[in-house]
Amino acid sequence: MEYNIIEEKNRLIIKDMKDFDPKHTFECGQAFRWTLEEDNSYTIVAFGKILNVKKEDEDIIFSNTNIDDFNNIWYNYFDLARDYGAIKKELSKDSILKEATDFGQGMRILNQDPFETIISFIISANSHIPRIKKSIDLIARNYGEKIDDIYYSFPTAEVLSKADPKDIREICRVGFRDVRIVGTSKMIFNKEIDLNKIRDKNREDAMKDLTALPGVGPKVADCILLFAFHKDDAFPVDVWVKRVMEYFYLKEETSPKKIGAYGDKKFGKLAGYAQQYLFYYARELGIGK
DNA sequence: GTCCAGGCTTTCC
DNA sequence: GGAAAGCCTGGA
Repeated sequence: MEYNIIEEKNRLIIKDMKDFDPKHTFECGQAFRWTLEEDNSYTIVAFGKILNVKKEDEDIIFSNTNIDDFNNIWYNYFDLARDYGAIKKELSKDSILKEATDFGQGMRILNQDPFETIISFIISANSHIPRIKKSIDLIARNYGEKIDDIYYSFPTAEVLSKADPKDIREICRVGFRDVRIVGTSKMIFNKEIDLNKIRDKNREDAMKDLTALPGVGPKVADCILLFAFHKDDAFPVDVWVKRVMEYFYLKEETSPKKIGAYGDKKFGKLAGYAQQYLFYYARELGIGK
């Protein structure tokens, strides 16, 4: 899509930007490495860069960056080629998705780094967002590379593959997920799984590859497929999606597997977007709790 | 082959 | 004290 961009020193202003709200995009549960600043802007670390994003009226301001990084990194990271207006319009044919997409109207599905996404969602198992954020930050701080006085990059698979699980557990507060983090990092570093090939596979085949990694079951694999590889048909079913689907659609206690099948059938190629609007809607409003 | 119970660390409300 | 963007193992 075309954007009207004003270049200034060390920042870009994107004029009249539709379908992009930093709060909806960062706080919808897909990403964990953002900080809400006092001026309501968000600072994120991704691909070894620090970026500040602020919404001012109808404009979006990207600070600490330039047009080259925008074109080479952020355009794809924020999925700016995609028409979210069209996606929301299609989903809104369902009255519940109409509510959910109105609520999270500025949410976009990011294209995040695969390795970082894999480790992040291994950590997410049986945990909650504040704690997940803390563990990931500690991993970056202790195993990543220093970018400036505050921010660190996420470590490579090589570094985490050589880490001691006991250290990761005790320093980064990841509990029983310690051996899973190191085990998965080893398999990726040793090329027992080729992440580059995941992109070309369909959801089912990619799921088989990913669930071979320790700590990656069906739910975590779907999150990785959606948030790092943009497989739009992935439909991760966590406790909140389970609740919201039971509350609005199934009307009875249903297994996560059956909810997944229901979501696949009902939302098809847009299942990933539907899931994320529903997750954000349900969690913010406490639906079904 | 599928399904289910129990266990797993630690933090947050 | 219960719940948390679940996974793994063992047994029916």
